[in-house]
Amino acid sequence: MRLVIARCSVDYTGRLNAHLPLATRLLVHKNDGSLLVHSDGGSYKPLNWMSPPCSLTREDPDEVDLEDGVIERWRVTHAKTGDALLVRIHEIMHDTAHDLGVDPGLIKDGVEADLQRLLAEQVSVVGENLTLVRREYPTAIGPVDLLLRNDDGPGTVAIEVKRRGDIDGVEQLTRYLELLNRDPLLAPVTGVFAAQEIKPQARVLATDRGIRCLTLDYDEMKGVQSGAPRLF
Amino acid sequence: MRLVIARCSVDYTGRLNAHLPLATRLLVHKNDGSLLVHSDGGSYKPLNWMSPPCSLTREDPDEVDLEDGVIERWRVTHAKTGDALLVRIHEIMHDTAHDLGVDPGLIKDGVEADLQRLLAEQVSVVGENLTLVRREYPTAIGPVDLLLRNDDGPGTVAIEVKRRGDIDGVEQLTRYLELLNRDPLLAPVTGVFAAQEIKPQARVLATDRGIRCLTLDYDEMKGVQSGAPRLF
DNA sequence: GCGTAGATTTCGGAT
DNA sequence: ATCCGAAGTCTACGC
Repeated sequence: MRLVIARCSVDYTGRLNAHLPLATRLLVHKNDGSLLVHSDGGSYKPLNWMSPPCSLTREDPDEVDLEDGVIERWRVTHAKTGDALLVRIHEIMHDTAHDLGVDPGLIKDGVEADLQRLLAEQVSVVGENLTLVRREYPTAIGPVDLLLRNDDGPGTVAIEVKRRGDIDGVEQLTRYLELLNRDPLLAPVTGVFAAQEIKPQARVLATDRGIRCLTLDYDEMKGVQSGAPRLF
Repeated sequence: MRLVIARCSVDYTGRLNAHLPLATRLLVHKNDGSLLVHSDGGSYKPLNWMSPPCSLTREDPDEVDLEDGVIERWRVTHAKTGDALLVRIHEIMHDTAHDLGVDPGLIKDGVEADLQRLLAEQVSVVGENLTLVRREYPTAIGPVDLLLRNDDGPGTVAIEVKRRGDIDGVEQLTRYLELLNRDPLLAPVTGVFAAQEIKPQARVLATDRGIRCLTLDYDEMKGVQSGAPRLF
């Protein structure tokens, strides 16, 4: 990894065109050839960048660049897509290289897959007298997150699990319900939209379509699952 | 901006929990308090991070940490959400600070707004004898990108413009069409799904619903708009 | 390898 | 301030 602090301007041509006027920025040139251009603010997203696989070539400035005070140009190109990033460097304040080695990577807990797993283990959260048929129940238009069977009679419950529930999730569940209700072995199929947080518009649309909304408490569900009841 | 290359482990607690085992990484501490943890690969997204507003506090390691070889801890917290990032530093290979100043920011060209503007100026691309009613035509469920009027008789055309057209865009347009067709002053309203690239599944769904798909060539439309015909 | 769904999405505009 | 949609989204997973 090479770290450069430089006064530079940047031009990107690819899926769109973008330009960064002359300013002092951090250039991170990673081992895989990728380049990040960061300012001293904003969030984790760089101002501009090139994703791997790509390659960086150092160029001499042309006459126009020389008049502008450019001392060096970096051209970073993605061979396949034709995307190109051109960095015109006017001054280098810092330039160091470091060997970082391979990273073991991130371990996550609490994403949608975890919510789905916990809810599958605790179907009583959805309602009484329900039994899990299966997770990721396959249909022609994609898998239904959870399918439950009514113990007391005919009928099935299809659940769409989201971390954040918005209108798209309701649309998705609606498509599943329409399809599943054509199956006489499953019908009548009712829908439950389960999420840690449900947007108002999504709630309105779901209710309008007879879909029940269920807000999930991940920490509580995780506590139950771990076998550590709150009484102790 | 402070740049640190360090052997460290990282734990994040917030919207989810995440852990990074001990390895050598780049730590970027920006002027706004935010912290990025980068490896020497991957893409522009850091392995872990904390977004502003947040603040970094240096802590002394506890006894367990000392046994593990931790020389220093950084705790980065987001006061409002309670998100917290804890970096356990075992060794610092590099540590420099730099004054970058404020960045003038990125100038973009070729995003959805540009497509929409160009199509509004070139409605003949959609079909003959059509006139623009307005861009961002307001409805109760959100604005329709473009609304056109049929010059030869009754009827309206509603257009959804996307850079990349996938199934969500078709759903969105379908909702608009359903609503607009209830208005006797507009009905019958037909739909056009216009995008630089239309995914096969989206095309199938649109066609099934009687929505016409239109692939847009941004460069060509830009050329026409600039008044520089290709003959010269 | 392609395509789709999720993301600690981030970012910008409009209400 | 909040909500909502776009993004050069990136990334993991299923086919």
